Amino acid sequence: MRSIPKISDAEWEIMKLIWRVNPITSEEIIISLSGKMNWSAQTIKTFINRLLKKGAIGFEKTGRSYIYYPLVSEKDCIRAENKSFLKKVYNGAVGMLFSNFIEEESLSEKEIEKLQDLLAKKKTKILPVKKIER
Amino acid sequence: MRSIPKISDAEWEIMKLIWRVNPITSEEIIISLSGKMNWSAQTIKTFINRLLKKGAIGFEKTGRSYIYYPLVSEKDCIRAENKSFLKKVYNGAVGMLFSNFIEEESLSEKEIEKLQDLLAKKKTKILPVKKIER
DNA sequence: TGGTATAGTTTACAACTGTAAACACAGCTT
DNA sequence: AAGCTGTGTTTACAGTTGTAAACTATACCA
Repeated sequence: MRSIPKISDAEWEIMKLIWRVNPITSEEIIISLSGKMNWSAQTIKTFINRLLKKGAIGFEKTGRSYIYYPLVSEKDCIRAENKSFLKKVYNGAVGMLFSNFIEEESLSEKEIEKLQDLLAKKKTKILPVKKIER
Repeated sequence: MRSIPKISDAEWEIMKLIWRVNPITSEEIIISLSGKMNWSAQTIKTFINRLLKKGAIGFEKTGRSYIYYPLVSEKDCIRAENKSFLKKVYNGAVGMLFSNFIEEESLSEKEIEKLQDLLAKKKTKILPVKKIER
């Protein structure tokens, strides 16, 4: 249960890729991100190295090059990021966060329905139900 | 329509206060935040100064001290922060953001109902309604 | 087996951040 | 009027970040 290191914006881009596809070589990372992000190969190498130093990813030697894989889970990182964002911008008020995003962002009907579903489910869960032990 | 400057985490704390109560003196800011944030008065002064330099706040002289007020709106800053967070962590997928927060965060029944209401309203707005001109 | 391309490592460097000490200046007090 | 006191201003300093060049070592090709 390694504590999650601080991951910078640029590093997040690398991590998202590694979480999606791993293990992965630096070459693949560079190919995949240099265009999208407009980063030079060297720049990407730096980010990979920093993530290594931070303990966010690990690697295994494979002949000439390494293959990298995540050491921290996406779930945990997202959770941490959510938390600090919520605190920083909304003082922890989830309700405000939601209403803001609902207002600002465009959602398809389908998405809205899915959210309504999620909320309904959530509601039943917090309903003061008489607990049945077994 | 001043473009919003980049506001750091610590600076956000100052801004949130200034948005809530303004105009405000540095003394008030220091009193209000030094305890909560565990910052020395000097540290807070630095943040205030940086916000001035960034053009996020302005001031007016009042004898010995200044009174500060925001130059960028809370709404705009929150919007920008939302946007970059959504992009960085969720690749812009609002749906994912919502389901994550709904799962992770605890919401009161009342809050859930409010959200359901908001979603319902949002839905009617995107419903393909035959426009009635007048 | 020697040379070379290439993957990884080190170094660079300015801007931004958190954290704060040192300094300067203008009113208020005596 | 002179000094003190409390504001604002400058300077400091290490760590992080974005961006990348320079360097090094080694696996593979000829």
